[in-house]
Amino acid sequence: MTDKARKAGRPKSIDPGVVAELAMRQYWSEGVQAVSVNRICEIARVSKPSLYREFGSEDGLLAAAIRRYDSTAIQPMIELLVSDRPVDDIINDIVATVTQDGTGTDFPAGCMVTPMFDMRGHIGPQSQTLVDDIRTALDTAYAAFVGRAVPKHAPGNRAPRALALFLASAVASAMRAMMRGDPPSDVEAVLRVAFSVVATEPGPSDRQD
Amino acid sequence: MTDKARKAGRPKSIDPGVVAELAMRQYWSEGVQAVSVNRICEIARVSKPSLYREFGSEDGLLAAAIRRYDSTAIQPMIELLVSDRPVDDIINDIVATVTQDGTGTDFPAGCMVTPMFDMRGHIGPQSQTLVDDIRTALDTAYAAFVGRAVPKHAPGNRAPRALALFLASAVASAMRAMMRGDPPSDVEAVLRVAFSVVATEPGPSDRQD
DNA sequence: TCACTTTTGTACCGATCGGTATTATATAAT
DNA sequence: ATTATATAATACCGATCGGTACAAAAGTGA
Repeated sequence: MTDKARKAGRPKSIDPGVVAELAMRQYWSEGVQAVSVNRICEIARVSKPSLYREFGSEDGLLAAAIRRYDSTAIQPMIELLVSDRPVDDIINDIVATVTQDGTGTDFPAGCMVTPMFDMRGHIGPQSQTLVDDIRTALDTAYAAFVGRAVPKHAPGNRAPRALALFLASAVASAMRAMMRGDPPSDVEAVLRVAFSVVATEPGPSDRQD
Repeated sequence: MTDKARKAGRPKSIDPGVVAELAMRQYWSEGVQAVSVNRICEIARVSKPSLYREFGSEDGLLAAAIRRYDSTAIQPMIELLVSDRPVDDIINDIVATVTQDGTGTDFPAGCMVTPMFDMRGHIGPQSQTLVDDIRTALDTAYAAFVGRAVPKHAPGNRAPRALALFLASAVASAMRAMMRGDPPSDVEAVLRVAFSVVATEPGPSDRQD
């Protein structure tokens, strides 16, 4: 269980999974640019050489954190998008997920990878590849969602691909808004407007000024 | 003209306007986080103490660049939004402006301040205040635009404030997309979808997959 | 010519960055 | 016990950051 076929040498005290988890949370809450390797070492109570032996480089550490974030947050979102549940239910779930402000939940507000969409050239190659893959996967999932949501109400509408990119962009924007501390009610209202492009119902959040 | 009531002391060779202009272009094209004071000194051929005497700090330099960007790009955009021209003309102008990819124009692609919306705490106080003011001014301008564009076609529509925030967010997203090198055709398609929420006409950019 | 004033550029400061050489330590194998 | 092996932590590397002390330079006014 705790010992897996140990051969020789001093047993390692570092737990790569724990370090990756702590790094993910730090990158997530503080922003990738604001988090240094030194800081991760402090938080994880791990010496720098130990961390570098496990992850190879800052890029390797960030890549591990991204992989963890992918299974933590991205894949559930994709499964939600491609599920066969009612479209309006999916929309409500997305809105609810995005507008979580972090207090009272296990995770920080917003999205860890969305800001990295705009960091081309400022992150390492492993991380860049993962971010690109995530973005492609999300666009594909939104395309599937749009394919199922749109045709039922509006023939002669916009191109499905444009709608998918639009929704992906709108949700990414909402994630950023949450991270910067915009009022969740504003973020929800904006998201509702965005999804009104595909929603069949006006939704319960209509209100006047 | 070139000498304005010089009193005594060695004449200055630094031109604050030129330095602010070069700084603005560098911040604009490379991103604020990627530009150091040292780099600005190289580009402007100015020694660091000279730059610090003029601008006081990195925050002062960035604030000067933001002020320059405001009169260069933000104010024209606001005047476009609050103008009394036909709504669809305004939309077309916005789309055309945003999707400029920089090649063949005097200015870099995208927006200098949009990324700073998400940098709360990572920029100095003077710059932060300016960014906040710009964001507020843009939201107000979008609100004016929405107030003029929406009522004419859809009673019982979304709250005007939500629509204004939505449009501001959509244009900011498009700016970021241009800066990261997304295909301008995609960016335009997404923007057209966004403006379809307020546009009275389907617009000329409908297409199928 | 000689102060006086202001700007200039060099050369430096301490802090922090990502990354590593080195040595001590803790285990397994002999 | 001794040797081999792998991980530990300290202490350091060069580079870069924002910011500045300081003295030479270039003007004005007497």
